Amino acid sequence: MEKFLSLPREKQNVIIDAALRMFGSNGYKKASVSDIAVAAGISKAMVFHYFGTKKALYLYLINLCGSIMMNEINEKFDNSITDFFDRIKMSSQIEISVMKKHAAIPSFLTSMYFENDEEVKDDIKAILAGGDDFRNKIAFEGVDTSKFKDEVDLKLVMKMLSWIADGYTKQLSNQSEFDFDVMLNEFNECLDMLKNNLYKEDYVQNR
Amino acid sequence: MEKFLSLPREKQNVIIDAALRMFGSNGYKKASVSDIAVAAGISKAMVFHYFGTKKALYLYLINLCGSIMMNEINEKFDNSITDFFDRIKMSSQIEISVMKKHAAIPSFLTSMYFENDEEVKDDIKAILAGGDDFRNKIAFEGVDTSKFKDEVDLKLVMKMLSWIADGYTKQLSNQSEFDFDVMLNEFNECLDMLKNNLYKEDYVQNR
DNA sequence: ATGCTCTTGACCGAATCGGTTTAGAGAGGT
DNA sequence: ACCTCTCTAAACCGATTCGGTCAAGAGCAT
Repeated sequence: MEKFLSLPREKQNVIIDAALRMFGSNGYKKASVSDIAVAAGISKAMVFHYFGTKKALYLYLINLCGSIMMNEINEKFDNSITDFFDRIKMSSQIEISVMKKHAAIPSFLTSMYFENDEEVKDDIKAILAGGDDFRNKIAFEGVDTSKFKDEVDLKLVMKMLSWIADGYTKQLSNQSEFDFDVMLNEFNECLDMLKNNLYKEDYVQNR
Repeated sequence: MEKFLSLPREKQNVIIDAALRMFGSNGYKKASVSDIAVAAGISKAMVFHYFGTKKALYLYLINLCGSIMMNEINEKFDNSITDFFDRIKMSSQIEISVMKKHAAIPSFLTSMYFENDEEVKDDIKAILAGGDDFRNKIAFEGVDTSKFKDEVDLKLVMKMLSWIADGYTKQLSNQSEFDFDVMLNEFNECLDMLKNNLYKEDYVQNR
């Protein structure tokens, strides 16, 4: 494992990206070490040279993603933000900066969440048990809902926004690294539009 | 192949669903015939008994999905609908009725669209070339955009709605058959809310 | 019993799996 | 020049799985 960590960072990232992509889109069992090696542009032997076993590589990726997410959340999460839409903007800011480090992290994590292979599922459960406060922190507790017009259905807005975020994320993961920010801008404009139309007039931004 | 078609419809559907699911989520190469057989609750030998080869099964599914889509579109598509949101509702109506026949069709079709395996990609290209007028028909040509408030950014609304539709579809494909309609209702309410807030006041529905 | 259809588990060679070993290419020290 | 040491890829290992086949039931009608 030190073998891998002493590689130039650039090369590490290429390998990590390839592995995240393969595991994320094919699951643990169906993602073969050869696939990962080819996608990373190295030989299969090197993967074993660096990580020992397929399982060790997988667990390494889990922990890596975990710490990247943790760092990014601790750095950017601000509980004092109570505005509904600003909370969402903050969440997507976090997701973007995670994807800037490794674009395949979100799809890898969702795939991991539903992973069911005997060889790794117990380890996943153990790791997941330690960090399930993510969602609670990021979730919308203590958010100010009073600014909405009285007639809008809040639960519906929540659901709609989760759809938007999902679709937006899905579209993100097919993008090249460079388009992240322009898409984030579009997403934010989209939120502003909703804000202007769903908030009581006292709260809409001047434009 | 006649062997398969002379099966009771019920059993045919179970097998089709299993195959669509496996091919859709794993791609052509990584979806093994054993997987499909297990998912369908039959033995692997039966799959070959019914379809001859793996490739024949795959191509059969493509043509099946194609004709199901075609039927549903021809039956439900109404070009005289010019209202933006009604168009979208119609599209999702079509998608729902397709999914009611085989829930895995949309994910299968997108997977097929990006399929790159040597064994089938040429056939896919040939089939796709014959029916690419789908998207054009369903797309928003001849739709009335004048009802929107002047200040809303139409392209942005389009993009937002495509996000919503994507996320909504993604959520749909994880649902049991029964929840389709309740989710469709939520989606439609969601559209109504947007309509009420983004259209000029002359056009909002009375409530 | 005698057919006949439907279905399966065992089986085939070939490919691929996770993982190991070998050997060459290159850099650096002397 | 020679040696050593690191990094890497290709060839290889036994085991599993692949797509596909086949002989032998299981069930049923005659």
